[in-house]
Formats: sequence, C-alpha cells, structure tokens
Amino acid sequence: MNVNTAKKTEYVFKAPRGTEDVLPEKWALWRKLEEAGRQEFELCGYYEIRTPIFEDTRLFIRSIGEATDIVEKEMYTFADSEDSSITLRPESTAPVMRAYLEYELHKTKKFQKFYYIGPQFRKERPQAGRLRQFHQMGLEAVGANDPLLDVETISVATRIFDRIDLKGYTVKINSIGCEKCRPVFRSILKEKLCEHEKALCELCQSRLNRNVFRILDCKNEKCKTISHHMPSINDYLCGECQTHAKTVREALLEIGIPYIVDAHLVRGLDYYTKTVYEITHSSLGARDAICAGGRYDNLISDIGGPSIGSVGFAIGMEATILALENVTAKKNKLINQEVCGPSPAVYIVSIGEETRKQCFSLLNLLRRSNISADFDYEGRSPKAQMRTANKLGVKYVIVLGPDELARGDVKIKIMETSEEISLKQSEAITWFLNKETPLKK
RNA sequence: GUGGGCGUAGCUCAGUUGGUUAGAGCAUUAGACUGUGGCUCUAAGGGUCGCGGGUUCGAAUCCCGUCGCUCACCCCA
Repeated sequence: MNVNTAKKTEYVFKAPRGTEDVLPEKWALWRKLEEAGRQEFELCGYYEIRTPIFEDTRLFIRSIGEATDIVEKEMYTFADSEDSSITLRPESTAPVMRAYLEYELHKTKKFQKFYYIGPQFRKERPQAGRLRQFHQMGLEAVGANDPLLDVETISVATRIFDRIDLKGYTVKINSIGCEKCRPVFRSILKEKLCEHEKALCELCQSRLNRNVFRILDCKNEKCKTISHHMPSINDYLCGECQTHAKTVREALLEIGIPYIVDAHLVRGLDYYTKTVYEITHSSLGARDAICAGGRYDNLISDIGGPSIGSVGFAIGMEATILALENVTAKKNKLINQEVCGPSPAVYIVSIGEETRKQCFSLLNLLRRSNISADFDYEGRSPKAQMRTANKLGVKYVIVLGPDELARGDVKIKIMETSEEISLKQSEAITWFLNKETPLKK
C-alpha cells in the first residue's frame, strides 16, 4: 500500500508553534553536542543534576524578578490545584539552587558543581534559534567567590565548542558590579541619560525607568551616540569588584582564551553580579548568543538560603546546532554516520516465506551475541532487501533461502567486495565474533 | 504584542502580460536482471497550487480575508 494515498487534509495535527521535532537524521548533531557537553562537564568535576520540568511559580517570580518580561508574559503557568500554581521552567538556575537548598547540600559541602541538560519553556514569538520549547546545557558552580571559578566556567564552555569543532565564536565579558557599586552607577547613568531624554528613541525613554542598563545595548544610532558618551560601569566598580574583574581578565589571558571586554554587555536579570559573559557566533542572525552566563552572588539568599556566591552559564543548544550547521558544509547524513556509525552491521535477506522463521531466529542469535542486525518485515523481494541493505550501509548480508535451508548453511556476502562465502548455520555467529572489526554497537 | 517576506509533489524548486489536462530534478516503488546491492536505462505512483471568498468567459498567477511558516523588533539563559 502506498503511504501517499492518504490525503493531506487528514494530517490535522502539527507540532505546536515554537516546538521542533528532532528527526532521526538530525539527531546525530544533538547527540554530538550533548556528548561533548557531558564529557567536558565531567572532566571538570561537574555532576549531573535533574530537576523537574515544572516548579512552584513563586520560585521563578522570586529569582528572576517580578517586573521582568519573562515573569510578566512569557511563562507557561497553570494551576495544578486550588491554591497552587506551577510553571514550566523558563531557565534552570533557580531550580538547581532550589534543590541545593532543599536538600541542604551546603551543609555537607558548601562548594558543589552541577551540570544539567534539558528543555526550557518560554512563550515567545519564535524566530531564528529561538523556540518556545528550547534546550539548554549548563552548569552551576555553587558556593565559592573565587574569580578563577568564573574563568573555569568560561573555559568549560569554550572547550565544549572546541570539542564539536565549532569555529568562529567570540567570548565577550564585562563586569556589572555588585550590590554596592551597581546602584551607584545606575543612578548616575540614569541622571546623565535623563539630560538627553528627548533625543533617545521612544523605547529607550521607557527604559529609563524600567531598565536603564539596556539603553547601553540599544541599536538605534542616536541612542548609540549618546550612550557612547556615557560613563562606563568599569569606572564605578568598587575596589573588590575591580580586583575581581582584573583577576578574571588576567586569568583568561594566562590560559589562552581570547576575549573582548564589552562595556555594553548587560544582563537583564537582577541576580547577576560582577562577571557577566556571553559567547556569540557570527554566523547567526540577530540572536547570536550561543552561551550566556555570569556570577550571581545574591540569588541564593534571594530565595531564602545563606549568602553564598555562585557562577554558571547556559548553552543554547538550538543556537549552537544552527551555528554548527552554518559552518559545516557536510550534509546532515554524513555527520549522522560519523556520530552514530552505520546501523546495523548485518542485514538478513530471506527468500521465500518458509525461511523467514529461521531468519528471525538467526537475527535473535546475532543480537544476543551483541552483533547489530536487522531484517525485512515487509515481505519484499530479495532484490529489494539487498537494496535496503545497501542503503543502510551494512558490511555483511546473510542470505538464507530454501537452498541454504536444505543444506543447513547460510551464505554471507561481504558488501564491499561482493565476495560470498558459505558457512554452517552453527558457525555463522562465531565467524562474525572473530572478525577483526568489532560489530558491536 | 508589533512589522516585513514567503506558502506549487515527501524534499528543492520552475511555471511567460491571467489561457487547454500544473512541470523538472532528487527521493520512493517496480521492471530490464523472476535468488543478490551500488552504475545505467525504462516505467509507475504521488498535487483541492495552504484555506475561504472576490474579479474574470477563464485564476497557481490579480484583489481581500484567514491560517501557517519565516525573519526582524520587543525581551532574553
């Protein structure tokens, strides 16, 4: 039966807006990135943590900030009982911190390193590299104030990108001060910008009261000129923040990670302090960040824990994969083979209905011996089965028809050379197991 | 939430100032080779031209609406 006979109008369901299916042919890229991440995280002493996909809504309101866009209009929030509201996580830092506090991990060991990989949810209008269900891979180093730790996290991120061979990324860093110096800078900046209020774009005028720092990031030419003449946060950092920033920059230089200091790099969330950074990729569009992170010394106390400094980042997996595709000329299929290898190693071709049972039995013997194998479930002609075997890229085909059955043997065809050999059925498994190239998955 | 662009076969796309029965390549299936893959040749299947309305003798083509996708703005790990 031809699958195409179904009328298109019968397919009424589509993946919800802003979500994406990762089809098998593209899965290899995800797997490559995920495995590179796990290897690097674990190499550096980070342990995986898995938190729920949804949390008490109040956790995000408290950590992200009530007046932010995320909380105001982008969260997937719903009631799960009369008096409790839950929210699909829009980010994972707060959940990780919640777990850290809930199990009082800081009491057994103050300093701990975690990593996570998983989906996040935000109800935004989708665009390049931005989805409503998106995936992040990130780490949180909790409970230490050492500036070298900030550098460690940056180095982990860059090595993950190096592992997947992603060329062309840029590390941008800045310091946004702490709860001592940041408010001072904020009021000075606001005061100076108010002098130019009328020259600012409409949006920036409203930013004056909501989020002054973002004006520094505006793309409007007029605003750019104005903000160019504004003081830099770096001139207002307190002694401690200055030393911290200096150490971070020197250490980056020392371990050979190129970076640029971007005084206009600001983070929207209130919990960031001191070091903030972003890794961008030039091949992406307007939304060019593939990793963002920084230090957050106030978050834990904000959600009811002790005053402990931490630093973390999140890698946007969709954006990273987009960037990787942009710089990789190869087709997805090739990458697929590279990562997952041809599957399976052996294909069994049955001839005639009466041999299928024996073939199926042989298939299971192979699999029990850890040899990857498959066979035809569509009852197709030997020729068609061979074609399938070829497309799969198997190294060996086992042919079992009435002739072989009568003699009690099987024919093995080595695809690369077209050479065929006959073996007793009982010897076939041993023959495969003795091959130089392991056939195990 | 705001704005731009685009919707033709499974995929990538042609389709003339509006004119008979809407095409190609790739992919799929099959034959040439009825027990054997790749290469080649041949053939077949696959379309409500996103959907609805309008203009017209006549619409894939023009107009309006709508839905979807996409890019950008806003915002942002």
